[in-house]
Amino acid sequence: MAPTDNPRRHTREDVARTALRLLDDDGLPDLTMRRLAAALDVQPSALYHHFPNKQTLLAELADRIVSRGADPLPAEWTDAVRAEAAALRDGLLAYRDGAEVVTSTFALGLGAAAPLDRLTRAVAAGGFDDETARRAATALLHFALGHVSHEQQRLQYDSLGVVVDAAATPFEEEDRAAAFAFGVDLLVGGLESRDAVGQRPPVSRSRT
Amino acid sequence: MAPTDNPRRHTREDVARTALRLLDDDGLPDLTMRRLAAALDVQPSALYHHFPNKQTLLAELADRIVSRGADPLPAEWTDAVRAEAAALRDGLLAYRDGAEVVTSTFALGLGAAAPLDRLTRAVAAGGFDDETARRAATALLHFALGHVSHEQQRLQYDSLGVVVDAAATPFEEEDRAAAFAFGVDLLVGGLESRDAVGQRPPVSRSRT
DNA sequence: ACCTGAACACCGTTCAAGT
DNA sequence: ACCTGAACACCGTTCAAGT
Repeated sequence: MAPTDNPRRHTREDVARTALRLLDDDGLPDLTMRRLAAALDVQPSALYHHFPNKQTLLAELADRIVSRGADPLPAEWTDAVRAEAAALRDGLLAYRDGAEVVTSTFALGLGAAAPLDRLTRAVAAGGFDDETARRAATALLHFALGHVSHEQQRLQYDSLGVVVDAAATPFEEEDRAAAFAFGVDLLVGGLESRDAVGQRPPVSRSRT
Repeated sequence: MAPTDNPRRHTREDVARTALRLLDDDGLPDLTMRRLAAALDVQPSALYHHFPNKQTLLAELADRIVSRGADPLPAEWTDAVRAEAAALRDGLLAYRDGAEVVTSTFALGLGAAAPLDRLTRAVAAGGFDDETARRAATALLHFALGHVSHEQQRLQYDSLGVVVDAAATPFEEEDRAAAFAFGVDLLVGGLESRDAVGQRPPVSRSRT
């Protein structure tokens, strides 16, 4: 009979948590406002008391999906970038259709702000100017979202038994992880050679 | 009174062409089977005589969107890769929500096969083995799809007057093109340094 | 503050039947 | 071969009203 025991009357947190569970169990196409309401034992219109619309709900899910960065962060900046990229991939893969959820809210400045910040910091530790670091981080983020979206779509088709032109892409987790790492290595390698070509890394430590 | 003059009775080609026009005029969310049918002055069910479902129709659109490669193709392989990447971006940008349409069918092995082939050939001309060329091309494709998806989503939000956390991304075409080229340059640079580290380019000319 | 009940304006897809 | 007409099983969102 504690006040928290009340079975009806949900909070925004409940709604987000249940939505995340539904997403992971059934996938994004089946995450409808009506099904979510049913899972909470509530009328669909009740959801609009917690979120103004579905897009805002998805943005909240995106924030949660990418909330975790690399920990611990390697000392060497190239390893740090690789670790942040891998952590981003892990986060996206941790929920079904995670990459698509994040992509769908990325352009609003929501959802992907946290990983963009982390990647930018990791690159900046290599001594690049802010502009270069931000652009490289954006490239890494675009690659990661493109790659994992592809992975998850493929996983979905495979699970549905849809016949796919299999020659194009690897299907074992090991191969997929290697293909992802290959792309990240190219981007990091490009940064390193850029460094070698022109830029002299200043010791960037201007903040507390 | 020529036989081609018949105003009803459509062909698969008509349907695809009208769908592409609707896509470009109104965007992917408004490209519904019912609106497409109305644009063709036909019942929705008539569309299923030409395409088994909406997904197959979108795959056909994706193929058309990315059908054009770079022409002429520069002699130097790094320039060829950059040209193919830029041509891919141009193709995706040529239709509203083009990147999303291509992404949505990519995992089926449809839609993105042509640009993947072209990018693979351009990279292979640098003397890399087939596996490396295919992986690099895949990374370029993932980056391009991620980047242009982001661009087009942002364009859509801007046109709808949605307030966006603007600090994150550039909004002028010049800046967007430069950000895209920066990412491509990183990937190409990574390939070049990889070449320098280990690989000796064999003259690959084993086919007619 | 949180929810119900009812409605509005839509979707993709199927299927028997027509020509 | 190509299409109609009608239906099925859904969507997101709004809004007056209840507690």
